[in-house]
Amino acid sequence: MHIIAYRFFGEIMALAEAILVCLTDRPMSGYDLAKTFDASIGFFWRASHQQVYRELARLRDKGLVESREIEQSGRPNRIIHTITGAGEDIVHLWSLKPCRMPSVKDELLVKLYALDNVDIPVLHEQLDIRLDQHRAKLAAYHRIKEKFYDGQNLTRAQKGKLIALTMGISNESQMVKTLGKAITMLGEIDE
Amino acid sequence: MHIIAYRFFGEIMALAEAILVCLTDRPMSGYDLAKTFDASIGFFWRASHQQVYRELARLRDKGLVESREIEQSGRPNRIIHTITGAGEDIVHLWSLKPCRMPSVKDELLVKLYALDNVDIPVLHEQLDIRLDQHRAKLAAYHRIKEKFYDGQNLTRAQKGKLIALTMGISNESQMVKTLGKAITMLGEIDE
DNA sequence: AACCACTATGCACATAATTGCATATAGATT
DNA sequence: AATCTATATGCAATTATGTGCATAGTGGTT
Repeated sequence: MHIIAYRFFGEIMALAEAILVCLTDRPMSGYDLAKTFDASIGFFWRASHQQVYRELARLRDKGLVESREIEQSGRPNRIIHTITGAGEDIVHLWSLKPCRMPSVKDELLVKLYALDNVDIPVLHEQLDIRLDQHRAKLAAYHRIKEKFYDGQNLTRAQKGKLIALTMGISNESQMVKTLGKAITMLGEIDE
Repeated sequence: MHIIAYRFFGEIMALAEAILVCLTDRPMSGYDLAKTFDASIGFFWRASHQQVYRELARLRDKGLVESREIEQSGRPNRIIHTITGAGEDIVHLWSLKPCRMPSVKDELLVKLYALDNVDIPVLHEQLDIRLDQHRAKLAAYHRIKEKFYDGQNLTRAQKGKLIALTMGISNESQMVKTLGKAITMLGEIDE
């Protein structure tokens, strides 16, 4: 274990750790990482491809990843990033740090809160849209669960992802129920 | 109705609207608003007092609120902010705009996702802490519901706040259940 | 007497996130 | 022939958020 004080690298935000975590699985290009953030880990920590590339440059500067270019013809060269020992240490130290409560910012709930100053039929539509989005997410989670985590002999890493996914599924199906209720309550006002 | 194109003010973020929404209820000082963000509307859109003061200055510059100073002795003067007609128009136009999905960023879920690179006993503690936080939130929501929204003759504005609060209660109690399950699942790995 | 919490405002700096743009080619579709 | 999707990288500018600090009096606790 490489003994390096966490503070030497300054406070690192969780996007950095999320990237490092992905790279503990296998070395990846920024493009691969961006796709991972659109799919699996992005369910728990969202990031755009621009953010990923920028953060990779910082991680490289800090020596937490090593990058090497792979020649390609016909398309831009791939740059493969591998986590270093120092990077692994950072992940471990991060795991010991207390977690923050995720910050709540939901315009839809603000609109419900502000019902008297809002166009109700439009809000109704917006609630329907949100309901569809949660249903889509739920379906996506179910597909992934059945495809990757439904077997018997799961590794510890897989079990962790399964727990996170299970929480996601519970929360999304709860949102579907709750939004249904909210739409009903709003309908009763509308009449 | 003051006909003013929304774009004349540029894109306004939802913190601005959340503040304007609060001010449709009654004129308030920055201090009052900051307290409101620590309590009611802050359940759906979090903001620090510094953010509130900064945003109020912007709203004043744009003519969406009017501010007048109230002399006080012994403590700093209060500055009372009142929403203008233009401000009310902005709120209405905002209500017509589609809502974004709230962006997910939860370190705790990332740690579960990264279970293989994480200290499990520590994660266990972190899950327990999170569970307590959600229980506390749930209890606070229940207290507010019983205190303010349990009567029979609710205004439309109150009904909206009740719907939002009901969603908050559902989501928090779901989180409590789900975290309990996650802790159990993690315990089974630990053994 | 010292300390803390509450009232009341806000600046300055640093970090994070969003949006639009920019480049370049392959292969499939219309 | 033109458009669209996918691959693959990233900069620049703006907007948003977070952290630490600063001020200053009142009233209550240790």
